[in-house]
Amino acid sequence: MNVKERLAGAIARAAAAAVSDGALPQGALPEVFLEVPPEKSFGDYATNFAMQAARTLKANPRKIAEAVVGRIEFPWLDRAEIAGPGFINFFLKPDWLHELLQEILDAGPAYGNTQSGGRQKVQIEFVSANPTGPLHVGHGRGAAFGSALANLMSAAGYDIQKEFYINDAGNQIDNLAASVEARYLELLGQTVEFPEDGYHGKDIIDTAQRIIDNSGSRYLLVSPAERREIFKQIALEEKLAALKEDLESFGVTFDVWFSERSLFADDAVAAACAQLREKGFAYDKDGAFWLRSTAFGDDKDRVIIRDNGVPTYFASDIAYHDNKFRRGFAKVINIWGADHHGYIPRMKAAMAALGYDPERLEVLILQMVSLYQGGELVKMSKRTGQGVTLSELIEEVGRDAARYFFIMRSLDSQLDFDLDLAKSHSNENPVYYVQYAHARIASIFRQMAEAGVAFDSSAKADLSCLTSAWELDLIRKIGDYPEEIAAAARDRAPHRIARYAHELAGLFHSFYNGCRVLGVEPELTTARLALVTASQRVLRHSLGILGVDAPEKM
RNA sequence: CUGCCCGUAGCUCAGCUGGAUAGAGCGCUUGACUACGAAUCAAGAGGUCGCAAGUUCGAAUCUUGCCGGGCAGGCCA
Repeated sequence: MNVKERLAGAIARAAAAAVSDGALPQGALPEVFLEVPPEKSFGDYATNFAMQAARTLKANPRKIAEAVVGRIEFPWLDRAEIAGPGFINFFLKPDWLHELLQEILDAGPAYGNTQSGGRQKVQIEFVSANPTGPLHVGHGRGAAFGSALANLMSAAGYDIQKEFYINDAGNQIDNLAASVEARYLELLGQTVEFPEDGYHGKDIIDTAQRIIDNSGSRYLLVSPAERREIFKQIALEEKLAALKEDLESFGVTFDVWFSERSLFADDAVAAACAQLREKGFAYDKDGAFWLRSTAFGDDKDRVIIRDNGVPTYFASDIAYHDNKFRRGFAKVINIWGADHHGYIPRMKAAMAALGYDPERLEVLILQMVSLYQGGELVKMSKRTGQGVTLSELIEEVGRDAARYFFIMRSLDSQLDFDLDLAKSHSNENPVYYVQYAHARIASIFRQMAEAGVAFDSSAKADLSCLTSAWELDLIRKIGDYPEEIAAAARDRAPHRIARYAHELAGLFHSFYNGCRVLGVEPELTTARLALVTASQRVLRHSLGILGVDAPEKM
C-alpha cells in the first residue's frame, strides 16, 4: 500500500471520526481522492474531499476541512493547510520520500506489479485478422495495443488470456481458395477470369507458385471443387503460419488460437441457435433465422442463418462468445477496428439473449491508422494488395519504434503515424528518449564496475543524503508507478504507461544532468546508485509492458 | 437521415472522480560537454480548449443544439 492510499485512509478515518463525535452532521461521505497539486506551495498532496462532502453533508466545506485537519493522524504528515474554497493541502515530513524509496527498493524488480485486478479472469481477443493476406498497419495497432494491454493487466493482477480467433470458415476463405486457384491456373498458362471478390495480393501468387514448385501441375487433373478444397487447406496453413511469424517478430504471442471451423465441428453454432430459439429471442421469418436483438436495444433484428441455410458470420460469433463465457472468464475484451463498431449492439444483444450480463463483454474500438511519409498520406487497401504491410513497417522503422508509436496514443484518437519520425534515430523520436535513459543507467553501472565501486542493491543505504529537487522529484515519480499501473489497467489505457515512461525518463535525464552519481562522497554515491537502481527497474518494467526493448547500449 | 469516435499551442497529442495560473513532445529562439553517453540538459516565445446555450460555488471535462473531419448503418466480413 502506498503513501497516497494510506493518507487517503487517514483522511477517511478523520472524517468518520468527526461525524461520529458530532462535529459534522450525519451523511454519506464521498470517496477520498488525492491529487498532486499544480504547485509545490500547495504541498505534496491535496484533496477536494471537503468540497465533495459539502454536498452530501450540506455543510460549509471549510468547516469540514477544519474538522478533518483537526482529527487526522498520519505518521508522515508535517502539516495540513486549508486553501481556497476548501482544498486541504498536505505537507509531508521531508523523510517520507526516503522511506518511500526504501520500500521501492525492497520490492525488488517486480516493483510496480499490483493486485488491483484481484486475479479476475479476463480474456483479451485481438488482431483476429482473416488469414487471407498479410497483416497491415491497422492490424499492427491492434496487435501492439492488445499485447500491451495484456502485459499491463497482468502486471495489475488480472489473470489474462490472449486469444486469436481464426476466421477459417465462410466466404472469405472460399475466396482465398478461388484466388489461389486462379493464380495457379494463370501461372500454368491458362487464361482465367479472376474472382470478383478475390484477393489481389502478391502473396497469393507466391502461394500458387509454391504449390507448383511442390506439386507441379497435377491439380489440373482433379475436379475444380476438390482442387479448391485442397488449395483452401494449403493456403490457410500457409497464411496462418505467416501471420504467426509476423506477429511474433512484432513481439506478439497468443495463448490460444481459436478456430471458427471448430465451432461448426462441435455443433456449437447449432447449439447456440437452439438456445436462442428456446429462450424466445430468435425466430424464423422469410426463410431465415433471426435474432430478436431489438429486445436489447439494437436498431433492428439480425439474421443468424440465411434463407439458403448458410449461417452468417454472426452465428459463429455468437457461438464463439458463448464459448468464451463458458470458459469462465469474468470479462471478455474484444479489440475491434472502428469499421466494426456498428456490431457492438448486436453482439451485446446476443449475449444478453443467452443470459449473460452484456457488461461482461467489453469492446474496445481502435480508430484508423494513417501513414505519413514525406508529409504525404500513404493510402492502403487490402483488396488491391497495395499499401504497407506490418512486416514492411517493422523492417522500415524497427519493432520498438513501431510498437511505441502505436501504443502512445489513446485508442479513440485516429493515429497519424509519421514514418519519417519513427525512423529517425534522433532526439525527435520519443522511443529513443526513453530507451536512452535506460542505456545511460546501464552505462553508469558499467563505469561503476570498471572503477571498482562496490554496490549492493539489496543492502540498506543511507538515503537521507538525497535532498535535491532532482532526486526528490524522481523518487516521487517512481513512487507513483504502482498506482499508474492500476489506473491504466482499470482504464484499459496502455498509452498512459508510454507517457509515464517518457516522463520518468525526462526526470531521470534532469537528475543525471544535475547530479553526479560516481565520483562524489561514497555515501552519496551509494544513495544515488540506489535511486538509479530503482529508476532502471521501473524503466525496464514499463518498457516491458509496452513490449519495447530496454537496451544496455544503443 | 441515424449511430459511434474525434475537434485543446504552428504540427502530433495528453488532460484521471467536474477543481487552484490548461500540459507534453516535435518545430522555433537562446544558452550548457577539460568528469558517469549532448539520442542529454536549462531558459523562452506560442492556446478565444470548434461555436453557442445550459447545469454548478467552479466546465477542456457533464447536458443539449449547431459546425467541421473520420467510421458505420447488408441474408458481406
